[in-house]
Amino acid sequence: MMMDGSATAPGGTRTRIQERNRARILDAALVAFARFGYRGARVEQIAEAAGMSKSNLLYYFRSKTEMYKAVLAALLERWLAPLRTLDPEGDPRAELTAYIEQKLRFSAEEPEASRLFANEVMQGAPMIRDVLEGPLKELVDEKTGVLRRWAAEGRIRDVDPHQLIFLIWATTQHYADFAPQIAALTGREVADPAYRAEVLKTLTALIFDGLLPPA
Amino acid sequence: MMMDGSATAPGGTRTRIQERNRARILDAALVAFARFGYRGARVEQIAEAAGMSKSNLLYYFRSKTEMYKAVLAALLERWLAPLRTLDPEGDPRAELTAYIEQKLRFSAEEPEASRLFANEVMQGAPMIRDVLEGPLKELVDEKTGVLRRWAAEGRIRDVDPHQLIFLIWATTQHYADFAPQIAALTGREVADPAYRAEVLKTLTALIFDGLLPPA
DNA sequence: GCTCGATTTGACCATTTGGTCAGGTTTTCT
DNA sequence: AGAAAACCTGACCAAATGGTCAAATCGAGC
Repeated sequence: MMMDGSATAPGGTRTRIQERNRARILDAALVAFARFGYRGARVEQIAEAAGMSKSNLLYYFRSKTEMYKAVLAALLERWLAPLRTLDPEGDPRAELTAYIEQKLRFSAEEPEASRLFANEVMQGAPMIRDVLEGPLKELVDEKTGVLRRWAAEGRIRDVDPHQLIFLIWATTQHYADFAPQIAALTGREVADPAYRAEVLKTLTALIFDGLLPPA
Repeated sequence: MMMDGSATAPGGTRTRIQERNRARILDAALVAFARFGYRGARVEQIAEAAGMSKSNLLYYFRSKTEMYKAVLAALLERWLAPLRTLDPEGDPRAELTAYIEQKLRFSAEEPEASRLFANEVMQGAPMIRDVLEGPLKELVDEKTGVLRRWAAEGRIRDVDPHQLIFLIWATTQHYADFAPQIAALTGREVADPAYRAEVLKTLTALIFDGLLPPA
């Protein structure tokens, strides 16, 4: 099979070996980038974690940057998928609860992905700014529209929909990004499904019913 | 005056020049560490930002690690100071609003400090684990006690106090850590006091009154 | 079992990085 | 003024890092 010298087949075709090794690399790279950031991650270390030599890794990805971009691209879709499922026709409370639950599960099951995303944005989102300003903004604009409609129909209170979304993002992400702090303070782990269920319950209670006692 | 060879006087005494240069270094280091993490930050770059040679910087801080620890130590107190002000005798709504406002202001005025703290915790809090498990835990235990008492007295609903605190931390910190994303999606800046006021209002409305319309 | 491209390796390289050191300059104290 | 200590610099170093390359090895189709 003709290859262009790199393992990134432009034709789209990909060997079984390539499939396997690229996946291994992306997994290892995600962990490393999430932990140390782009600059702090070491190529050799990623190679070792992926079970291959540095040279071989660089056969699959021409450079550290290319690898980083690939990791981010693979991550982005998973990160914003949950928001897509927010159904304008559904019940606000049920829809938002389902959304929060998805985000919480993502934080628990892919904490590295969550952290890497945070890391990238914290650095000014140099690699994904166009995604934030393009596809993400469009999606968010659409969903804030839904929230506004719900408010207009009197089904939820009239709060700034952006901020409601940010609150959900912030809190759910917090359980991935600040896991060590949460563990130190509560002794609980987000990885524990029981804890996650408690969090979901408390979170939805707070968001929907508020903190003040019923009048 | 006797010095021990390093600029870190163990006796505690410190020259005017030392005062000034250490401050410059810590400022520059905070920005660098916040942006690139410990590993990613470059000593030479910090020195340049602080307006001195790398050699001179290393005259004030023996190593990158020592510098990092100093930055963290200076940061920690400011980070958790607001929680101390939560007054058990006060009105829950007023107290929590004041607390949220302080955290929000911190995010806006010292976004680098906020990001560095996030970065450190995301990496497993290798340098400040003892602080999290010691002083921070004690403080949080005390304040969760206050929240529990308020709940017992029927002044607020009975929600897990830890999670209430996490929600406040997460949302307020979000405005510093994810500033680029917020700017991309809303066009607003947390640095803008007007926006901050809006955020505070929406946030407290959500937390206290909830999202559901009054029955 | 041969062939040719895909895969893998190890030696190698230029650059960067954290850190040292000997010596020079400035400040401070008497 | 002058000595001692504080402050600063530039040259230098060893280790680490991202990346290259020629050559060896593997594997699927004939």
